[in-house]
Amino acid sequence: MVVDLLGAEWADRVFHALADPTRRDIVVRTLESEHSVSALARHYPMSFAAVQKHVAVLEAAGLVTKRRKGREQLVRGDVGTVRRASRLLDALEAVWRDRVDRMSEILAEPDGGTP
Amino acid sequence: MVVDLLGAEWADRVFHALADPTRRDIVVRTLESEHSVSALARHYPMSFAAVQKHVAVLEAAGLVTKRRKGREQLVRGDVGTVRRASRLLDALEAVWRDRVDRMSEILAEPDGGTP
DNA sequence: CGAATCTACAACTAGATGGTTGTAGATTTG
DNA sequence: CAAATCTACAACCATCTAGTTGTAGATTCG
Repeated sequence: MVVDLLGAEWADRVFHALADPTRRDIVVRTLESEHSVSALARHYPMSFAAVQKHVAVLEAAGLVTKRRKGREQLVRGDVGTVRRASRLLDALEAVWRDRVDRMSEILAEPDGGTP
Repeated sequence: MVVDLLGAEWADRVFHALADPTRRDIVVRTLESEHSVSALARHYPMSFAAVQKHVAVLEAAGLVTKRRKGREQLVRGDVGTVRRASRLLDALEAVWRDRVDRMSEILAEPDGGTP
């Protein structure tokens, strides 16, 4: 197969995590700088528990990590996972480009490879 | 704000569409070449109707398009949407890099901007 | 025409998702 | 120590999701 990343549960988790505007916003904020969960929660029109769940989804996808500092949990975005997701999409693009290349090959063949 | 793409419903639909292995596989196949819905359906251990729904999700996200040919509907992957999604992730990466740049700026300041 | 194929869509079910409230443990602060 | 803050987690509920089966409309083929 072309890329095994495509069948990976990892991709399921990452894309699902990114398919929500609140979670994307959390990723942006935490890529900029660390925030405690409750600091994040203040920005959204929902309960603390709801934001906590969003953070958990992002954490399970590897898009953020947490580290304890006193009584708060600091959330930080993980750019490596974002890059890996981006590369997966690049692989899709490559599939498309290969098709074109193969098309060109076929079209360039003298009198067809299928006698 | 950095990118309005982040709040867009479009991103919800695209990432949600990509968060399923069957749908990612359909994208790969249809980026390679056109396939009828029933031709696609033959590759997966589920009903025709289920695959049809997956195609509908991908179509709503703009990841594939359909064109009629006789009694069949040919599905083709749309690399433009894949690219747009990839760019959105690049924007996230840029947010992270900007933070670093800003950090460097701060660290590079002669004796700190905060007297 | 009649049979087969391809597609669309409705109705249904089990399970996941996104939100809520409430309770309890840890840690800081007065 | 006591109060306040931050987090974790359980239980609950409404809605969405991914699958199913079944029915019906187009289109091609014999």
